[in-house]
Amino acid sequence: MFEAEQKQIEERIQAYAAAQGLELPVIQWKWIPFSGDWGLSTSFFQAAAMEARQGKKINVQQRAQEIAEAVAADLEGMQGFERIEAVRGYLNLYFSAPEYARKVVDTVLEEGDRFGCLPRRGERVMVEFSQPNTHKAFHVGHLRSAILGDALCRLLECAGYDVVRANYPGDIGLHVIKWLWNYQKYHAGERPSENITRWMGDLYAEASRRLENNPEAEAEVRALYARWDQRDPELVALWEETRQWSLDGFAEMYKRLDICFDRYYFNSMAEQPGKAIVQELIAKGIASDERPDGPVVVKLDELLGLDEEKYRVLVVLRSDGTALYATEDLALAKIKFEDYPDLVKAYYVVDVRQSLHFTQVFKTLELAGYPWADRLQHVPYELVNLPGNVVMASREGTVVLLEDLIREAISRARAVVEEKNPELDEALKQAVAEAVGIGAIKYPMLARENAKIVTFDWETALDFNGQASPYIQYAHVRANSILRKAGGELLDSQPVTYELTPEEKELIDLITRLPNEVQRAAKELKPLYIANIAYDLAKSFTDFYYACPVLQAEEPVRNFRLRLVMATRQAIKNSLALLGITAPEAM
RNA sequence: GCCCCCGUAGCUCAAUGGACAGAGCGCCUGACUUCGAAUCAGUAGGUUGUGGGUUCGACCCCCGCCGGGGGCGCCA
Repeated sequence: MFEAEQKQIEERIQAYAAAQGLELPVIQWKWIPFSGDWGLSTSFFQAAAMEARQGKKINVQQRAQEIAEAVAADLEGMQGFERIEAVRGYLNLYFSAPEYARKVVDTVLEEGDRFGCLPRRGERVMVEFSQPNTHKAFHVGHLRSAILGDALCRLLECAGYDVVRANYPGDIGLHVIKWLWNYQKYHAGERPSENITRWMGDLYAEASRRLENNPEAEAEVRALYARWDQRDPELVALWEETRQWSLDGFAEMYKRLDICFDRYYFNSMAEQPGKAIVQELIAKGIASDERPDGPVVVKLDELLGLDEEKYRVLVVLRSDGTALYATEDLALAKIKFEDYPDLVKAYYVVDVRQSLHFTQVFKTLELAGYPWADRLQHVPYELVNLPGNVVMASREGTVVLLEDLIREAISRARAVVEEKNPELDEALKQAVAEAVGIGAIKYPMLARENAKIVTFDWETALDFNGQASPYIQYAHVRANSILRKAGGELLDSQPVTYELTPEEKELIDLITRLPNEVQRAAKELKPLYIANIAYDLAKSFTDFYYACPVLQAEEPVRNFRLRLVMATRQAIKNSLALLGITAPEAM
């Protein structure tokens, strides 16, 4: 947020160093720890180490401190800083707080909902996420891709990209055929009740059970698969109708979760184009056709002339000529770039177990000469497991259904609202319960390294205390509450003419960090950074809240604090929005 | 056999190669006539799995080892 100031100081320091015959590396700015004050910091260890490497007999620590002291002396009296010090090799510049504090608050209030975001870059990216299987249950294990992918979309959008949100439902495959078999035979004519997804999932589980108990029924399923391959019109019609039921069920859940998509790619769409690409690969000599004794494979290590196994072998078509996931993924990438030739990146938010698969698919496309192959990127994340490291699997019955979790979270949040704020009107209570319940589900999935396993248990998932979304939302509500009592109108910006408290400085410091965190998080594809700053902002505001009276304060303190509260409310709201969490007005 | 990820307080997790490794939960004690107690204050808790290396400086980078998880020719 202070790039211009930083640059100015950098030039000044470099000019001083040049005059002294000192060689300095690029100056890197950090924040000052422990001080309770607010400013910029850099160190001279690298400069000192460079001298040492050139053969000078010096103690790096001492020399760094010498340089810091000399630079501090040169910078003495610099405009905009109330104090400059050299400590243990570090140069600390403390902002002239009144001046910068006003600037920060003004900037936030001016930028509003866009505060923290960067200008449009004119570059388009696609994020594919949430690939649910139709004709199956949607459980908590499927939630992470949806929540993570959605947060990444929001983050990338804020970082200036045009984002295409793509879903890729698994709408065909053996699981679908099994479902259709069971439906035709035992449930013909039935229609789903209000809990569509649960009903679809139950029928799938039933199909699996029946097939386990009657192995001879497998022949019927195989026959049905053959009819599908022939595109039997009656079967296709049934497939289309039942698939829509699943999609309707998913749409309800996405709506509840406030997750949307611009584009749906279906597994089934990629089946035929995938087979065409395989033909092309065979023609180009990239794929080896081992049929009928084996499948069609791409021997990546061999093609690349590698001695050690790295990419291994990718199977791109079954020996019976039917498509695999890899077949479809080859085609899907091509379709994406036909639809959006200008994509600078196509992200795949898919769990980490498929890392090798994507490495292979992307490498194969590269070998096939597709120029956009290097723009494909897998964004891996770890699974959501149950306690005891139990994987959620529909077949094992070890699942927590998403709709159960959503219902329970909202109903618990609702109970707390009833208790804490009974006078709210009905519609508002429900809105608050949804914001809090959904936030409580999303936050723990985002406030964690993508590469770390999330263990789901009901107690933690529904715990509204501590470092959790409701705490952050509550800070927003209290800020809002002060502003409501003050009348709600935007006060004029005035010079800050009083000594700011440590709590005010800390809060302002955190607000200024948000734009940086957005940039880092977007670059590294880690919403975790936003989850952290959102919590830090809430915590810091709470400290401020208890230490600094606002409404009862005398002018001019009252004016600035009201504007600071307004800026904080905005910063918290924006950081939650990046996570896909709503900041309620009351709760 | 080859490859990837994880290991930090009792538990769940943070921490741009930088100054003193921080939160939450749980335990105990205290605070509502207060801008809202979904809150706050206080106490306790660490050889960052382990052995080396690189660096002025390592939880972070490199190598080995231990422990846990995952992936590796016709599942998705």
